[in-house]
Amino acid sequence: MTIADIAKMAGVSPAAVSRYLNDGYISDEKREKIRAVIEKTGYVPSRQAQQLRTKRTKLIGVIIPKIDSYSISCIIAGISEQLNGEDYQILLANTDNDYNNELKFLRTFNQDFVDGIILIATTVTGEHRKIIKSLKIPVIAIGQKVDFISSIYHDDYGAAYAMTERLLSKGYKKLGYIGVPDWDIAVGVDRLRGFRDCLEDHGIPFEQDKVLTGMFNMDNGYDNCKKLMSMKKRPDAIFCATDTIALGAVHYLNEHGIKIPDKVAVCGLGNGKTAGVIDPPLTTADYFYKESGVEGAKMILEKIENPKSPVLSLMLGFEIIERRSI
Amino acid sequence: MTIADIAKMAGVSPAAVSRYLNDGYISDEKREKIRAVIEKTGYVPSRQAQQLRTKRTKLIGVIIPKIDSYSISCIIAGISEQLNGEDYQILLANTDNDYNNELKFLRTFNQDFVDGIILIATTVTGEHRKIIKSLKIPVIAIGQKVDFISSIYHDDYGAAYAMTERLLSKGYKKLGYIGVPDWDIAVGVDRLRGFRDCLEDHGIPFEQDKVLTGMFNMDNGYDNCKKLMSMKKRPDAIFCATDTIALGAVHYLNEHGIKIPDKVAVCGLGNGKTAGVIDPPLTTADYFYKESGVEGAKMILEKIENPKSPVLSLMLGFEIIERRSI
DNA sequence: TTGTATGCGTTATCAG
DNA sequence: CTGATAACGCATACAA
Repeated sequence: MTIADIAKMAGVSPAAVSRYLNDGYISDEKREKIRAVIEKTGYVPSRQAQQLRTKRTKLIGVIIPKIDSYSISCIIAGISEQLNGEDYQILLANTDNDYNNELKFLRTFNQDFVDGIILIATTVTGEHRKIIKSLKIPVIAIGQKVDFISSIYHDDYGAAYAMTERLLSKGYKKLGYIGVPDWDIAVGVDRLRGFRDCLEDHGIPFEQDKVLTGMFNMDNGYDNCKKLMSMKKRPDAIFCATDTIALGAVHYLNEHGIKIPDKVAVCGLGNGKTAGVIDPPLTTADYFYKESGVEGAKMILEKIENPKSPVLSLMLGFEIIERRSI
Repeated sequence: MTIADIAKMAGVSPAAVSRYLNDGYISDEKREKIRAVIEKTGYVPSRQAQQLRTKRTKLIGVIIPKIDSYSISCIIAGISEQLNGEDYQILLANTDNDYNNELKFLRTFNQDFVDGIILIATTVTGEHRKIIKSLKIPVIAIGQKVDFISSIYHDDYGAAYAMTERLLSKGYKKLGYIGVPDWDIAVGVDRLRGFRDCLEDHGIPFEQDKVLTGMFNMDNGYDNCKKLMSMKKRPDAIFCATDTIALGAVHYLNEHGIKIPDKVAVCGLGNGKTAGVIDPPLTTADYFYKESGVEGAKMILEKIENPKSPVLSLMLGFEIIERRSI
């Protein structure tokens, strides 16, 4: 079933059918004839032929490090929600945390494969930069501020600052910190900076020896919480840079009968699914991951419409979710 | 840069270049010339033109009810892992739990859009059946046994049976059950059946009044656990049909100081991410979600290669993960 | 407003 | 083994 068949059946030219499908530069009489035939036959234009002509695929490539992550699946939910309404589809590329896959997909997607790319990367290197610069389609990043392309990121500094302030306002004075190394800008650097700045702004000395770091996992929280608890001057609250780390800390404290928040308060950042279901429910901050997906979709669509639009950096806010752990 | 340009530069015909790219029915001499030119220019064939000719898109449509679900993201991880090695891409369609979207995508994907569809549906209705039957591309289902197309599903009956047996072997005698309604075959019917059959096989009377149902959420677990605990003949173990339900039950028990597993044991099914991090860690069963994705990808690829291949039903096994909640 | 003719970049056919 | 050439299904410039 092609456009020509429809034209024949409706007694018009193929061009008329094409116009009916697109601009609509057509008389009412023919419009109605064509409509009837299309309805009867259930005809649908061939995407490939359209693509070959128009050079548009109506596809957005989404490159992710892994799919089974709470924040990432929320972002994708946002992207798909926005794109569903715009007649675009998601082409998903899972790099499985392999840096080379990321570069590979970036290259693969270039050749008239997708109209634009949303990159959810952990780190953007010089190599990324080189490849992205060479692409003919727009690319945007989510989850990290990038200087040479538009990006959407979260207010890590602000959230950490606000959370620290919340802790102080509840009367906690001796704060411990469990974070990650500073090669991770967003979590390792910005969140710690927010924590420290807030302390200093409130005239509370920042104690470097109460700042412990480890990986992005529960063991980090568990082990470093143990260390913190064995110090002569125990902290009365523990600020964890991520919910996962906080989970580990809570686990340690529960296991050792150290009452939360009576003996020591705990908080995380990120509002993971688990945060609300543990005992006690964890105080954390929501980063609006889904919204960042929605905005990312809008952003790439805008870039496709208008390739010359300027580089944007959109910082999303946060919301402190206070539960019973502080 | 088209195939014609390459042909000109290499001093051969476009057909020769095409053959070089495909069958390879070509002399060594020309092969080398073409190779050199392609390497120099970095030429890559146009996917759209290829698709228009070959009627193949090298795309697999994956229809899911929602993305931010643990089991579903694991399945997708499996699919993408398998497809990455096969030069196929994933076209993701998120129905957001909207039944009509599911039917819409099923239809949309038909027109030379994708080469095959993997459907991760919650329920397959007569309407699904009608549409799927009318499609010209293969469709398989994951997560549910379907009779008219190939499908991959989990051993819900067996897992429930085995878990119940485990409970009995640990000495628990008065088992309560919190599940979901029977419109859900896998969870609502099969798991309950496994539970009941096991009891009967061990000569333990099945008490209908200790079987409570509700939705797929924590509230169900919380509320029904409360009911169970207020019965005159309290159960000494609670079998929850899903981990999420179990989370709610554990929450209630912890909140009311009812010691797990001393006073009452709790178990779930599904091995969600949260299961291992709560206190006490939850005993559950792993369903090998990722593997079902891998197998699903293999299955749809096989169907594409060989459309006449018979309808298959693959049931994946399970593994009981015993933790401290029983 | 309408129709005709052309080309998008490939692959497949077929005669050499 | 090779090279013209005809589709594939559509959108658009142009002439009417």
